[in-house]
Amino acid sequence: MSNLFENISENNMLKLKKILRASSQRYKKNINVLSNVNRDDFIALIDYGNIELIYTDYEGNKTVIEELETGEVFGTLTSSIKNEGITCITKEDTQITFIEYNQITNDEIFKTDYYIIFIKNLIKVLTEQLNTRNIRIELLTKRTTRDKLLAYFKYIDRKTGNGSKTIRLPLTYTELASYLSIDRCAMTRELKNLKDEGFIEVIGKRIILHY
Amino acid sequence: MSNLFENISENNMLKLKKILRASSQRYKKNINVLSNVNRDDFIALIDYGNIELIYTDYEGNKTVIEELETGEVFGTLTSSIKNEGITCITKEDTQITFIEYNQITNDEIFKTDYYIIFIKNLIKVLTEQLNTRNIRIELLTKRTTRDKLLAYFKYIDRKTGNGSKTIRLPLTYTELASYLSIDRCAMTRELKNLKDEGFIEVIGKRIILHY
DNA sequence: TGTAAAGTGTTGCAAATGCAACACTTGTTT
DNA sequence: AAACAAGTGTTGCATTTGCAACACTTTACA
Repeated sequence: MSNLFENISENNMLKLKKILRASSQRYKKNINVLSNVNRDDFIALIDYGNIELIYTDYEGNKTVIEELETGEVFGTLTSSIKNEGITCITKEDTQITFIEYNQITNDEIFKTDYYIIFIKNLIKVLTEQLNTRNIRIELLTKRTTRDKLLAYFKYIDRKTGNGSKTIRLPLTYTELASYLSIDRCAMTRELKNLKDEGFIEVIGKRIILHY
Repeated sequence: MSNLFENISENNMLKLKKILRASSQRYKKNINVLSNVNRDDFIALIDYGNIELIYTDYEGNKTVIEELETGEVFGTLTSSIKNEGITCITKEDTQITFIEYNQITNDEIFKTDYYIIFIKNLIKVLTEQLNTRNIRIELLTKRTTRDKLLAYFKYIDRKTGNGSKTIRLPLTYTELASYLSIDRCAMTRELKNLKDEGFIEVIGKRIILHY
């Protein structure tokens, strides 16, 4: 995943943050990050740490929309954060830099020579976010639990791309079930079927693909 | 939906297209637009007409990923067009302007005074695309056909926002089933249940919401 | 205008899935 | 180290859902 300040020197980054009126905040674990953030359009960059975007529906059911790590970006541009029911919880001690969206095209910024790089980075970040969404949609539109799992494993294999046909799950099984929007128990059952039928081998979070 | 050239005069738009080396193509109905397009990163703007992005899996099942109309944008930045199995079919006579992604930050462009507007438009287009994806994900993660339908209707009501509680479906029922990734027959059945239980009234593509 | 294609409504049936309840393991916190 | 929280594996059962097959209506088009 690319970084909003990729290819910009530490020094220029600091200047840029100043021009953008960026503000950094530190949070302890399990804090609702957005509780006291104003809801104008903003971009938030995770300096270090780890957060979860969670959707809670009117019945109290929770769905993990996204998990984000150091260097990743979220905000009103990339998530439906403005919607009711969306909360953003730190999973460990985390520092986040907030940038107001309006500032991205403020006058002063066009005078800097690293602005072009910044804009390119921003576009890249946005398009990467789009890709992650497209992939999830492709998975969610699969008709069966089996197809979702097989397609997900293939996707992880492609992404890590060592061609070894052995993947390591980046999520817990509970999180995976949530990501694919299936019942965890039904998922475990189907994983067992896939094992029994020889499609996969499972060793903890390592999975060997035979298809 | 916003336009890539919003707030840019006709005249400046033509100049900009030249700088961006944009090329426009016309297509008859039912043409595979991407069959002879090179697959470098590009942005495609629908000048007029109507297209469908369709995913065909290895078993031949087709899913409509997206339907796009005049003024809307697609491309390698916003869709997984590079993936195998993605085709892009015109649904009527359509004209599309292609812009190579590399050109978006070419040197000449920064000298123009409408560049800032263009970049802002581009970012806006990308974030709008992100929102449509987020919404679809929110719908697809609903557990039941009923929840998907109710949430979808509510979303359409919010979007058209006349507060009248009467919506008009922008899709055929067949397309809606595909969009929500549910069996069309099962959907019809559930719609009937919703009618019988008084949640909705259905008159063709008009639906009155009672919830 | 007539014919084909696409969209719609219905239903029985089999299969997949969610739910609930439980035991057990692993990780975290004090 | 004890206590608690979170993650995992399993199973029976009721329900939902997809599938298949069909008739009928609407739309597209040659």
